[in-house]
Order: sequence, then structure tokens, then C-alpha cells
Amino acid sequence: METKLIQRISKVECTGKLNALGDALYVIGGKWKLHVIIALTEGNKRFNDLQRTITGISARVLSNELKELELNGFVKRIVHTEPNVLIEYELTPYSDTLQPVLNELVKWGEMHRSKIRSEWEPATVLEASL
Amino acid sequence: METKLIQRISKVECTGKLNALGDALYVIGGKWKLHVIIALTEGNKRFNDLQRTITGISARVLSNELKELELNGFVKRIVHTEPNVLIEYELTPYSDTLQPVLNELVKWGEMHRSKIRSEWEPATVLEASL
DNA sequence: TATTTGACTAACCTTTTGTATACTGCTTAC
DNA sequence: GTAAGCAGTATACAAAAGGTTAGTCAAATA
Repeated sequence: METKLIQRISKVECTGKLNALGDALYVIGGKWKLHVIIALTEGNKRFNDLQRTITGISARVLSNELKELELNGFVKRIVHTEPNVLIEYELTPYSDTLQPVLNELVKWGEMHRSKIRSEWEPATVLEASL
Repeated sequence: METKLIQRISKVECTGKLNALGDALYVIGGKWKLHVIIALTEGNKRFNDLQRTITGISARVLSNELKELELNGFVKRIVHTEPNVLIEYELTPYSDTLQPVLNELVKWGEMHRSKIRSEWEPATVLEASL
């Protein structure tokens, strides 16, 4: 039995799936969520590190994103007090569960991008390659 | 060789993937895109049909969504003149390419939903089930 | 002939999202 | 002791997305 979203299913089932879809799009949506996640894959970072790594993000937005990412279990905020006070953010193992979703999205996005590009101005592309 | 997005890759590669991701999220993002697509899986529909099916969408937004979906190749606008003028919207075969993406998103969304729910107020859930 | 339906568009308003700039309180470096 | 770094918060503003109401023009219906 293969699962197809786009097919005849009951209305309840369908709205359930739509909600799940909405949730998923919500937690990874927005302009910066994925940038933050990806920045943290290089290793734990502190607030100002993150802001420097992610060029263009403001402190306010970064702060909000980190809070939401924490709520959703992707990111952990670690407070060290040992030599001196210091706060780190790290990705949780849970964030790995996004892997298949992100891969599909990237795969489709790349395909779509090249499709759209090949439809528009294919002549120009040929000329440019001369 | 398995493809992992979250791993050590070059900066160029990474921004390429991020762009693709952005594209993908853009074309299926927004409040109504998927509603429209799903409404059309039941069969071709006319403008006012769609507006009735998708409760809550306004004519303005529906019109915009249809235009974007057309631009992205998901939807075709068919103008009949035969018995009388009549306009239909139909899903293209290209829209099927979204299938794997949507499935992953739904799968993850459902998983995440139940995870979040089980973290919050598990006591209440128990009480409620008595 | 008057009303309804279809397929929209236009003008305007509200909400959400993101940006810019400044500021805080604390600690460390020069 | 002044400056700079850390980890943010506060305030104000701009842009984008979405909602509301009304209106168009043509054809079909009552």
C-alpha cells in the first residue's frame, strides 16, 4: 500500500494531513530558521557568533528564532558557569529527524529551478554557452 | 554515497542547497497554495467552485494563488468557448512531482505533532482518558 | 426586465514578518 | 577608567501577506 497525499481520501484524513503539512512548513519556514540550523551544524555557537555567521540577521530576529527552535526541540541553550558565564547553542539529535524532509525539498527545489530556467530564455542560454 | 544536507560541505554547495530549499518552500508556502492544489485533485474546477470548496479564501487571494501556481507549472487555465465561454483550472502532471516532498512533510509533521503533544501535559491526557 | 452567476479586478485596511537603531547590565581587556 | 565584547531587550518603522468590500462586464435565468 503506497501512501499518496494527492488521491481520494476522506475529508477528515485530508484535513489531518493538511494540518501536519502546515506544522511542518511552519517550523522550518520563515526567512532564517534553516540558516540558524545550518550555522549550528558547524558546531556549537554563542549568540554573537551566530549573528556574525548568519550575515544579515538582526539580534531581535535571531533571538526569536532561537526561542522557537528551542521550543520545537531542535536547539538546546546551554548555560556554562564554570570558568565564567557563557551561553552556547547546540543542535539536538532531534534536529536530525528533519534530514529526509530537507533532502526531498532540496532535491525538488534543484529540479524545479533548472526546469524553470530551461523554460525561460533557452536561446540566451545557448548564446551564452558559445 | 548518501546525501546529507547537514554535514561538512563547501560554502558554495551549501548556499546552492539553501537556495533550492528556499525555492521549494516558496512555491508551496503561504497560507493557501496547498489547499488549492488539493482542491484540484478532486477534479477540474472553475473559479467560483474553488472559492466555495476552499472555505475562507477570498477572490483576490485565490486569483493570485492560481496565477502563481500557473507560473510554476502546477496548474493549467483552460478556456472553453464551445457551448459557451467557461474557464477551468486543472492540475498538470508536473504537480505530481511534489508527491515525495509532500509525503515527507506530512510524515514529519505528524511525527512532530505527536511528539510535541506527548511532551506537554501528559498528565492531562491521562486524566482525560479516565 | 430584474436578478443571479461567473470570473475576476481595484481600493483600502489589518496582521504578520522582518529591519534598524539604540540601549541595558555585566565582564574582561587595554 | 575607558573601551569593547557578551547576551540579549525595547522601540520604532517598513514591507509583505492576507482580508474586506465593492464593483466590473458579459451571459444565463426567473
